[in-house]
Amino acid sequence: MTREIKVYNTMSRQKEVFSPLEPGKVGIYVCGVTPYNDPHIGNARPFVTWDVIRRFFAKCGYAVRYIQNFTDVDDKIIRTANERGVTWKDVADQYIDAYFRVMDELNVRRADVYPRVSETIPEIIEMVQGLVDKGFAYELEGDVYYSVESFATYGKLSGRNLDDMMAGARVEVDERKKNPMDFALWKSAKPGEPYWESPWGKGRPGWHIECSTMSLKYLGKTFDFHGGGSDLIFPHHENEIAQSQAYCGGTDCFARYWVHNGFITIHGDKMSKSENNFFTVAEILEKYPGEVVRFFILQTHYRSPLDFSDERLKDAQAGLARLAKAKENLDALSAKNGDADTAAVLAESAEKAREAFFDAMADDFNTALAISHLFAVAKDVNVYYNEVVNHGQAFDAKNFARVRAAFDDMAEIVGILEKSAAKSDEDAEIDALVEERLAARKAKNWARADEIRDSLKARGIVLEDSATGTRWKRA
RNA sequence: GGCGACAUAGCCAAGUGGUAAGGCCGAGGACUGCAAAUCCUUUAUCCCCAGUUCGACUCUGGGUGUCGCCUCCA
Repeated sequence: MTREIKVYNTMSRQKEVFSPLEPGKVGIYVCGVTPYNDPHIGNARPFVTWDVIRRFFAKCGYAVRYIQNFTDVDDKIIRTANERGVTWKDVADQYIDAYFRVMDELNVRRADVYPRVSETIPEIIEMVQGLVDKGFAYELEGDVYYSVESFATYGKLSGRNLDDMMAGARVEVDERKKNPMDFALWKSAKPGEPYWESPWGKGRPGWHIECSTMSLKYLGKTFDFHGGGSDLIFPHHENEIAQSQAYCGGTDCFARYWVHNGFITIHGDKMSKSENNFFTVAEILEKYPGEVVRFFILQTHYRSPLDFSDERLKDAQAGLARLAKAKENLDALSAKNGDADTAAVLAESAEKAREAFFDAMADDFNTALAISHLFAVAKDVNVYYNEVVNHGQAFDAKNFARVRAAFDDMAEIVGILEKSAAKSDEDAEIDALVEERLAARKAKNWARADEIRDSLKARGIVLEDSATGTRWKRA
C-alpha cells in the first residue's frame, strides 16, 4: 500500500500520482454494457483491463469496491424487443446472461454490485428532480433536458467548448431545446415503450443519468476511479460530470481519476456494432481459450489501440503456452522435497522480477511491460527444471517456494494459469497409452513407441519426454 | 471544419535525454533412439526534415501517414 501508483487521468491529460479518497480503499465505477446483443471483443477490453487493475490494487493491499452497471432501459433494447415480440426485460436478461457467460470464460471477477437502470428508477427521478429544482434542467412536454449552458465547465473532460461543438456540427435541431447540445435526462413514453410514473408523467430515464445516479448510490458523491472506453468520453462522461457536479454542487465531487481504454480495431478500423465489423467474444471462444483472449488483450497497454486478428491471437496463444509450460514445471518441482541450496539466486531474481512487475503495474497499469517480467521468471524456472529433472541437480524446496510465490503473485494479477484441469475418462486412456509407450521405449521397441505417439498426435495429443517421464498435452 | 492520439525489427509491442524490454515467427546449436518441449546463440538505430543539447528514438517546430471523438458505440 506504500507503493506509489501513477495513473493517466483523462481529465488532466497526464499521469498523476494516485492518492485514494480514503486511505487503503479504492472505489471504482466502470460503465457496463447495454445488453441488447452479444458482447464483442471490443466490449470486453475495458472489463479485462479493469479486472487486472482491481486485482493489482487488491494485491497492493487496498480494499476495492467495484461497481459496474447494466443499462437495461434503452432504445436499442426496446427496439429489439419489439422486433422479436418479447419484453424489453427478456432481451436485457438474455444478454446480461450472455455477458456473464463470456466474462467468466475470460476469468473476469465479478463486480461487487451490478446495478440496473430498471432497479434504480426512484433514485434517478430524485436526481432529475433535484437538477430541475436547482435550475440545471427544464421540462418540455414530459421530457426533461439538461441545460448545458447552465454548467460553466461543460466540455472540460473532452477538451471542447460549446462554441466549437456548435460550429461545423450538424446536430439534430430540436427548436424547443434551449441549446442544441442539451441532452435528455428523462424521456416521455411513446406508445409501446416501457415507462415509469414520474413528476413529468409516464417516461423513462435518458442515457447518461443512470451512471450519475448509480455511482452516487453505491460509491457516494466522490469516488476514486471512473472508467470505460474512450468513446464514452464524449458525450457520456462529459454529461455525467455535468449532472453529478451540478447535483452535488461542486466541481470537486464525482470521479477523481478518469481512465479510458483504447479501442480494439480490425484491419486498423474501430470495431463497432454499428459498423458491423466485429467479432463476438463467444465466437472467438470457440477457437481460443478465454485466457488466450485475455492474454492477447493484456499484452498491449490499455490506452493503445489493439488490432484484432487471428494471427495475433495465435501469437498470444504461443506466448501463453510458454508461461503455461513454466507453470507446469513449477508445479512439478513444488511437489518435490530437497534441502540443497541450489535455488537462492533463482529466488532472488524471481523476487526482483516481481518487484519490477509491480513497478510496471504501478506506472499506469503497464501490463505489457509487467508480463515481460513474468516471462523472465518463466525462463529461469524452465532452466532450473531442466537442471533438476534432467541433469540430476539437487533440489532446494525452501528457496523454490519463494520462486513459486513470486510467479503466482504475478500470474494472479494477470489472471492467467488459474484453471486446474480435471481428469476425464479420455485422460485416463491417454495416460495408459503413454505408459505403454514408455514400456515400449524401455524395451527399445521404437516402432511401437512411435506408433503410439503418432496415433495420439492424430488425436491432437502431443508428447513430451524427459529423463523422469513423459508428459502430454492437447495441442 | 473543430479537438485529440499514434508512427519502434518479418509480425506484435514496452521504453528512457546518454548508444533500444518482452512475445511470435525465422536461422544455427545443445539435449533426444527420432521427435516434441526446454535451453543457448542470432535478427532494429526507433516515419521524414529542421532546431535545442556535449549527446535525442526520447524535447521543440514543420511535414507525411494512420486512427479516433465531435451521432448510438467499450
